[in-house]
Amino acid sequence: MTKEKILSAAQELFEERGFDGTSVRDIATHAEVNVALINYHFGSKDALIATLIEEMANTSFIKLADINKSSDSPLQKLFKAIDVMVDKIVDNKKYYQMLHRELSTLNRPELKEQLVKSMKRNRTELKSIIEEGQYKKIFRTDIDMDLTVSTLFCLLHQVTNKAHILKETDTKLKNRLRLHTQDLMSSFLSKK
Amino acid sequence: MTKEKILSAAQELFEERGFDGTSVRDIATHAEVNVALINYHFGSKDALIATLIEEMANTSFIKLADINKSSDSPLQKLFKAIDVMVDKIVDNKKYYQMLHRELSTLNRPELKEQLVKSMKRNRTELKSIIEEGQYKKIFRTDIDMDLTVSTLFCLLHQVTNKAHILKETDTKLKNRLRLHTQDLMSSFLSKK
Amino acid sequence: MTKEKILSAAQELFEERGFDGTSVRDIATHAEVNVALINYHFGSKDALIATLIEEMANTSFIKLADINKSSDSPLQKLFKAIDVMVDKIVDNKKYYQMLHRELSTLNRPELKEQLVKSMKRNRTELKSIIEEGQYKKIFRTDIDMDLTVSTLFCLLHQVTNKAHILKETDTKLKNRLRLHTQDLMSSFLSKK
Amino acid sequence: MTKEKILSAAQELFEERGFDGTSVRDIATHAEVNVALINYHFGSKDALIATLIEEMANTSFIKLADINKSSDSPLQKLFKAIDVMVDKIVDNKKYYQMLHRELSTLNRPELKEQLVKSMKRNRTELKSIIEEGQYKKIFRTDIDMDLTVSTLFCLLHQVTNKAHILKETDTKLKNRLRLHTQDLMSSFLSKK
DNA sequence: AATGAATGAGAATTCATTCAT
DNA sequence: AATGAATGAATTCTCATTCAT
Repeated sequence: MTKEKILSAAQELFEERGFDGTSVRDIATHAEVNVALINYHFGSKDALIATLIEEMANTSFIKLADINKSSDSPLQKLFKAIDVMVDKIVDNKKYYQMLHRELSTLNRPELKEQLVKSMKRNRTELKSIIEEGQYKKIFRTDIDMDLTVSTLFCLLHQVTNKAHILKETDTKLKNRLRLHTQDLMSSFLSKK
Repeated sequence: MTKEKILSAAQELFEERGFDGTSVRDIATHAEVNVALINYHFGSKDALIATLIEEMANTSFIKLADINKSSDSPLQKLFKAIDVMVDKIVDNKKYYQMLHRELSTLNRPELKEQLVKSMKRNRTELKSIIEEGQYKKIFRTDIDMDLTVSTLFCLLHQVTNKAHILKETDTKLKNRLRLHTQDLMSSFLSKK
Repeated sequence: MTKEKILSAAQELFEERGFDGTSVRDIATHAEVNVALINYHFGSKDALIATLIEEMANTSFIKLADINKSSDSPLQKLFKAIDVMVDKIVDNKKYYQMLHRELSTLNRPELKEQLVKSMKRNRTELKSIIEEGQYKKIFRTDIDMDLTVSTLFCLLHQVTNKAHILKETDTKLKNRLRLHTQDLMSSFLSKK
Repeated sequence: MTKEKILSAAQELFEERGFDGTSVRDIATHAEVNVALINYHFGSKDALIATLIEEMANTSFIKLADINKSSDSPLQKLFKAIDVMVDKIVDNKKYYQMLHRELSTLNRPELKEQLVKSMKRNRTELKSIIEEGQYKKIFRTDIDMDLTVSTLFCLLHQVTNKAHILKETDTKLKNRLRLHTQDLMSSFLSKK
């Protein structure tokens, strides 16, 4: 109960002000809880952050593996993957925003590893979808695979940083993002 | 003399540890200068940062206006713009990395404005290149202009964050990035 | 049952880290017991310490009264007293070490009183042995009685602090200490 | 100036309450100085303690080497050494008291080393005086050298712990201690 | 222009203790 | 008898800034 109160207060503040910008005192005040309780429950600020990341990673994890296993065509798979990712990212805008903020920070390297690892799985899935398309002669093979995958991700994640884009409703935003991304990727990958 | 020593020490440390991760004392020590001098010369830490950003923005400013004025075809202009941007960004990796790090930070909002404003000019130039292509019936018109321009920028800037990519030599990196970006943009914008 | 578990855990830790160096939590963890139980059973940390001291004082109490009552010569009594004290002290090295550590500490004055009182009895016994020797014209009378008794005690207690001495086996240690002390005291007290 | 104020306030409090019993705040208050200044000047509480110990060790260091080099007889040397030590210890009662207190503490092991090392030199000097006496057939050789030297030291240092003894005037105390110690040692070491 | 000293606010953490159950 | 949660005071230390010279 209290742990959850602390966690949600922490999340809110972290999203708003970042890890370093949020003091344990702030969290305690926000959660209407004694400062010492945070260390009692989580051991340290860093441990609290780790717990939070862990928990959020679980609830907002993007499942691309299932899509990859289906019998759809590579392009269909690619589109579905984009669908799923757009949904997740827009629905958890603030989380992803925070995630990026902290990734670009130089502090807490062990946390970064944790995050990078969880993102690597999705890179692998996407790569294998594209490779399947290349193998089936549907997609071009003369591309820079690494940059292509990166492009897709940074394309989707860009929304978390653009203030003006974020003002739209989620539904509109999802639509725009989905259409643009699918359009861009299929234009690029399809053989002419 | 001293101001410059402070500025260059500050830049080095900021690039390495971020604004918040660098204390005024760190800078003073690094510049072999008294702590109080920093506030004496710049007024405050924030003011020092602003000065630094201002200065660096000038040296690493990307000039797209000239390209736009030339008599090249829109596609040629787009390619040249990408050329120029790739060069600038790879040559000033660390600056752009820092810039992104601090942009995603929620602190120092007045600084963000300053940065966003300086980037907006380039957005406008790029947009007008694309619009010229659309007007001349060379580029598709059924695109999401905003997201397209954003895509281009985030695509180029992504290199500043990818550790594995940064290990390559600058020349190779520039080549890969240039080719991929030009390929991607022309595939997307060209009419089929 | 639980009280005993707590007490023995406390003793172990106190001997190892001192009263102030041991937190109630440490004790609880060590005794595999809830933190609150310690205060529940003993009232406070200080009360726990007092209980512990009381208990240990009983088991490691040096009985000199019996020796004094015997019909031995004063020198024999003195030697026997030294025998007994050496045994007790070496057998309870850690306790006496702790005792000294805490005696030299300025905290917990009421505890000090308790300790000093329990040691005073032995001082009195020893003093009366020496006085008997003086009365019987066996021991010198031109001595500083107070310092003499103190010397004897600090001499015996010194072993608890000397790391290099403590490395020997208890049997050897006892022998050395006994011989040296008896030699020293008889040299000093005997008339020439 | 301020550094000295801090140091003397620290010394006073440390002597009174021990290292752990004295907080940086206490020192600051006592020295009528800002808390941060202590860390500014000394880096940390531990560093302050080290500085203090260093400084006091220098001013209250007992010089036995000179005595040893003189042409006096071993017994004269021994007596002079006792003279010097009694003076130093009684004049710096509180310092030596603190020193012992902290030595018996288990904390700050690196500090203990520093202290033990500085005391070892005196042990060596004393030992060599006694050995000279043995070599010149003046002193007994059938003694436990280690315990003998220890005895001498603990004998002198005992005054720092005995409350009732400490109430006398320094002059009287010195006299008693000197006489007793010289008497005891010469009784013990002299051949019969 | 430059310095060393000083400031006060705020950081995370630890502690003995108490509360409600 | 026993527990886990909660408390509030205290701990050391770091920070950007300012003062007097």
